[in-house]
Amino acid sequence: MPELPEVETVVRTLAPHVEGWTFGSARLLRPSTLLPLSLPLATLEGLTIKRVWRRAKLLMLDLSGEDSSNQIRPEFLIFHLRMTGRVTPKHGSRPDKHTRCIFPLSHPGEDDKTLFFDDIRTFGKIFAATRPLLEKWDFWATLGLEPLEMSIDDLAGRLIGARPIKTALLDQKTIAGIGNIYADEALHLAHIHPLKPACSLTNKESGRLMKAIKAILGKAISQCGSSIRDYRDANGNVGAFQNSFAVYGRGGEKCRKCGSILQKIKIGGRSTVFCEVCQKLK
DNA sequence: AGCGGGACCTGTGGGC
DNA sequence: TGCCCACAGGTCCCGC
Repeated sequence: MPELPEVETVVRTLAPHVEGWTFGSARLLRPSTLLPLSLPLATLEGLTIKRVWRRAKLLMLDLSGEDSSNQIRPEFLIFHLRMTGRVTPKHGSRPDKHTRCIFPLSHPGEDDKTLFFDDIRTFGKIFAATRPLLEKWDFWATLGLEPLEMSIDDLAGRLIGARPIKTALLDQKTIAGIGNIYADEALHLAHIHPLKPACSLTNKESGRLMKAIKAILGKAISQCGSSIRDYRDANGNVGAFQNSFAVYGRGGEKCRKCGSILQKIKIGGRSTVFCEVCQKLK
């Protein structure tokens, strides 16, 4: 599910509901949802959510609070939604069969609410971390370029190796935030064949690719992401960008640009759809 | 180094 | 209707 535009949409829809709110006693219904390196969720109690933001596909909550005890307290609560994770604030709801974690929240002068982490396929992860813990784990260094902020030189400098360009785009250590949908869409918009070796892109092609990535991600964000099946924002709403796909999920259909039949192949185990006329391998 | 395959999971849709 | 298989927005790990 969520790639960069979906996580960005979750950030925007979640922030107004939880910023300034304070954690009560969290309940972890599925222990493996919490990363082994994470602090226990009990350490969240009494901490306040200062800011909701995003790095790559990670949903980040900055925390703050008085440290009256000697207990080590997390400075971040991090969610990776993977394929089917959902974060939803609700009033007075009960967990359902897919609820993996429950975070009670309070705020002076307001009715209590609960932040639910639901995840059908259970691939999603939660991580409560201190700054030193993240550094020790090399957390920031292993994350690739932020696509909306990269320059042509940033991107070109990362396109090394003979691996297919599609594989490079999906490698989160290279560029962080692009997934299977937006990789295919960006390559089609940039007129680049997904199997073209990453290192073989000309400067012109790298430039086109950078612009295409930003254009596709920006448009998807403006349409609140793509909902193929499970994705919902923090208000439970679907995105709209799935109605604008040029190639993703359209194998065997006609290219909207040139009318030829779109090809569907596997690259790195992932379904890949492209137009062999618009995206020449050469 | 880089690839394919399998693992982790549940749910859905198509073919028969 | 029902069974079986393929496949799904992500990532990690293994062996070749």
